[in-house]
Amino acid sequence: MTQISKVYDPKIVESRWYNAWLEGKAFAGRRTGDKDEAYCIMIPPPNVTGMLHMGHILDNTLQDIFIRRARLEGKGALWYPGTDHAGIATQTRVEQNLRAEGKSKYDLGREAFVEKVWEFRQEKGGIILNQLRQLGASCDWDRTSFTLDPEYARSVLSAFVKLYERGYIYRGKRMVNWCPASLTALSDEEVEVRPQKGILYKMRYEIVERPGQYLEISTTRPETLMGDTGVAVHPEDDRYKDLVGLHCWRPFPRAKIPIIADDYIDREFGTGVLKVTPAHDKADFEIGQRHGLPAIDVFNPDGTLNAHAGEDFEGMERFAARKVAAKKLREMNLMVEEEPYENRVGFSQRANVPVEPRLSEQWFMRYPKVEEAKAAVLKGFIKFHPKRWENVYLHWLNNITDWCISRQLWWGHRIPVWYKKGVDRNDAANQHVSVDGPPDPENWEQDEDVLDTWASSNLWPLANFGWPDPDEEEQRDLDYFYPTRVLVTGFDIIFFWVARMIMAGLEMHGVEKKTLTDEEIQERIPFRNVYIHGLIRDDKGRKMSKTLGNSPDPLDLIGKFGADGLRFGIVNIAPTGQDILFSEERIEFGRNFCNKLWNAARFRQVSGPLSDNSSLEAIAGRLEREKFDEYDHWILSRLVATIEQVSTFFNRYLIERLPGVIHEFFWGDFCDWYLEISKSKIRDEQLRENCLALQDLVLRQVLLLLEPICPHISEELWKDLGYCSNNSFLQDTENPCISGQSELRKWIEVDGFKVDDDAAARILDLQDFVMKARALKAEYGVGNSRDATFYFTSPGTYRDFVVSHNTVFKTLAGAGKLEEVESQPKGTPAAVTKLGTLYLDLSSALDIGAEKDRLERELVKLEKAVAAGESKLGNEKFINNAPAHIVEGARKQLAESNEKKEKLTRLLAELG
RNA sequence: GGACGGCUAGCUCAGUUGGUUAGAGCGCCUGGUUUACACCCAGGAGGUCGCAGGUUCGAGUCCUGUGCCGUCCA
Repeated sequence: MTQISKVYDPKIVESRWYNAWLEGKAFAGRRTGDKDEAYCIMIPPPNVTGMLHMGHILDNTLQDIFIRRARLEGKGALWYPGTDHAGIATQTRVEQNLRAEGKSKYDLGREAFVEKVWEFRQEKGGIILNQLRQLGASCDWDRTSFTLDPEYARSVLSAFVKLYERGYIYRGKRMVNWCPASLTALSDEEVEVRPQKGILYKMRYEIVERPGQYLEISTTRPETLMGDTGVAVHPEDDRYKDLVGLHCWRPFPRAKIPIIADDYIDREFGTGVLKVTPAHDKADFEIGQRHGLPAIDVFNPDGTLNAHAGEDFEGMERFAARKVAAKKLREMNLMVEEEPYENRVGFSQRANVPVEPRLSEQWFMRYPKVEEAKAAVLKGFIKFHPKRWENVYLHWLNNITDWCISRQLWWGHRIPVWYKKGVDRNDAANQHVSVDGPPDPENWEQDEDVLDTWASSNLWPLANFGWPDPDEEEQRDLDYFYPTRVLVTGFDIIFFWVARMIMAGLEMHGVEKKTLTDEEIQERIPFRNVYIHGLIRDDKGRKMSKTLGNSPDPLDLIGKFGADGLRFGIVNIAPTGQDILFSEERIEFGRNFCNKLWNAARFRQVSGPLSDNSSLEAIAGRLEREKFDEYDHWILSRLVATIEQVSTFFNRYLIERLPGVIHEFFWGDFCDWYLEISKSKIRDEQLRENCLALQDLVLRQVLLLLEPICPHISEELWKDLGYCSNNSFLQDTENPCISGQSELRKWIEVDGFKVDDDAAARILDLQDFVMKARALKAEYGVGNSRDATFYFTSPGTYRDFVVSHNTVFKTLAGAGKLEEVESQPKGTPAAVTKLGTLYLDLSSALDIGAEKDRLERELVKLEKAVAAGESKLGNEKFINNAPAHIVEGARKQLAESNEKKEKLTRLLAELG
């Protein structure tokens, strides 16, 4: 066995074990047992050319915890990795690179450009997956998938064709969100509405039929007035009733436009008159449709104005045009008022520019199986953790509108629709829709657009298992692993991805059906649980961003704290509630814990030679149960309770609670108390072996509980402390005994032996006794002495207990002597405890004033407790209504407090 | 405007079906090269649980109202 070093150095340990796991195929997905044992997680595929950020760290640490725990439990575990082609993001980056060379994608042409993106992907792609390896992610890398892999792409196109044939996909000219920077349509979900400071302009249009009379109109967007084809008022607005049916003059380009009445108009807003620009506003478009107004598009795709806007504006950028339009109105004396105004403007999430509502020809999808998707959650077939996110999901489903799925990009899945050359594309008779294209391609041209990336990633759980044409092996995987067990992701993509995946699964998995039974829903859903975690922000609650520079490089953090330290730390600060405030200091918790674990193992190593640790049976066989004392019972009782808690937290998806509960037991109970006590036991021939066997048992179980969170250090110590047999990995342990406390009890509680769970109460008394002694020492400046002399009086029932724990007391309190006395020795400060009164021997004289102060402070606390107890017990209703054990507890508490109070009072009296 | 979440120690958060004197980590103060660990040990200070009512023998916990902060949706 190797000598364990003084400070844990994760660097060597982590890379060594990760490579060993890869070599040993430890992460290979496995089908074991029946379908109930299947535990599959599909990774939310990161952008293929993305870099690891803190969000990935959290998301993937959580997945790794789930999957490693599943392996320990012997489940058929598979964590399926892969990446997403990320249409806009990737294309934009390649275009930027080209621009740096003074070129555009049009210079290259479509084919060469796509080639270029593939090159970029070859070069940058997969970096993020390598970074995940440094985190310790136990994905089955041999299966790594990419949404543009040929097989995956076929799945995507097949889904399109099926949905088209089933009538869910159609082509139409509609208002869409247009991104003038990326030059593509976006879905509603990709638009982020932000408050924006602007100006509310009040301008006036002259009424054609009544020269000299004007209609005042409010607008925030004068640059679109060239596209106005009407002016609308509310039909019941008395101010304007008589004008409906007349016309007014659009100032430039000068034209007569009708004044119409429409219910949509908000009479309270501005002047109650709306300029109607059907080509540039969703609501205006609908009004235009109702009243037969033409739509004049005055913008170019890139957000500059076109010829329809008139010579003065042609080629001008939209926000410059706004200023010029306003200026023109002023010059024409048509501007009435300009006031600051905050309105809400849609921004393109990706390109960070305001989107332009724009009329264009696009492909849309009516969502399939919406009712079933709701039912899947309402009936509990899919559970969100925490549950409250179900509201967000259901609310979105209750309000969905059709999805614009075409994107004017070149990087992605090209829409599998061909149009007969030279004829009307919109006539379905001239369209060919198939995965492989028409048999006579020379007569057809393929649709230029590609699909929204989410329209391909929504098939992730199906396509990765070869849907719709799985080979034999894929079919077995599909049958076994689908539906997957849990999806781990952030709340920000509940509708982008989670909801769409559910609907895709319901529609696509299995034969075509109009409606589904509950049984069918349960078979078709892509996952059974959705674990939602928060977003990582900086310590001030700001979003992490490159521009703010508040986003640490995860690899630096791994270097600083170790992958295990980072994992333990980040999970610990990730409340399932909302956002996570990140700071490096909070990760130190994890690093420190790993170091503590390391040193506890080191202590075990120097305490005595390792005996047979190779199996649970061997360790249990080494226990000398007849020698068990309070601490042995207590630490085992605490151990099984901790196992139970960990198990409960896993079952309830409360992952963030795991580090805390393991920390509390391991550091607070085992290291601070049990190991300290061991220091006296291991010097005793009679007690050493049993004590070491218990240490071995506890360490073994702690490593098993911890492994999902901190796999590397666990594996290292597993080996160093001799728990592994036949060179197997920790994950392959027989009898891990982690699923609940009863499992482990079976090994300990043999031949009539029982762990005494009541020992805990006695240990708490003893701990209080020790801590009072330490406090006395600290108070009197001898806190660091290891051989202080204490006296005690304990006339009651606890006397023998104290006497029998003399050695332990000395070890824990740092005392050389603990002697029983009849009464308080002169000049000794005292502390009252349940077990008895302690006196600290001071060779010098006692500072009476200080001692009085201290005792009085203590007395005040006790008086409060006594008063509370008395009033409670004096209340007849309490006695009658409260459960017996509560009343009994209160009685005991009061008696104890009274006794201590009396003793303190006496001590104070003696001080004079 | 609608929905959800939060408000507990200086900071970040726990706090089970209401039940004994409200906890942890970090930070702060005091003292420590105690043969596992200074990434450590011991001790200490620090809280009218956002506010106001109510239910109850008993409320951080349940109910009603309300304030502030945040997020999503319109």
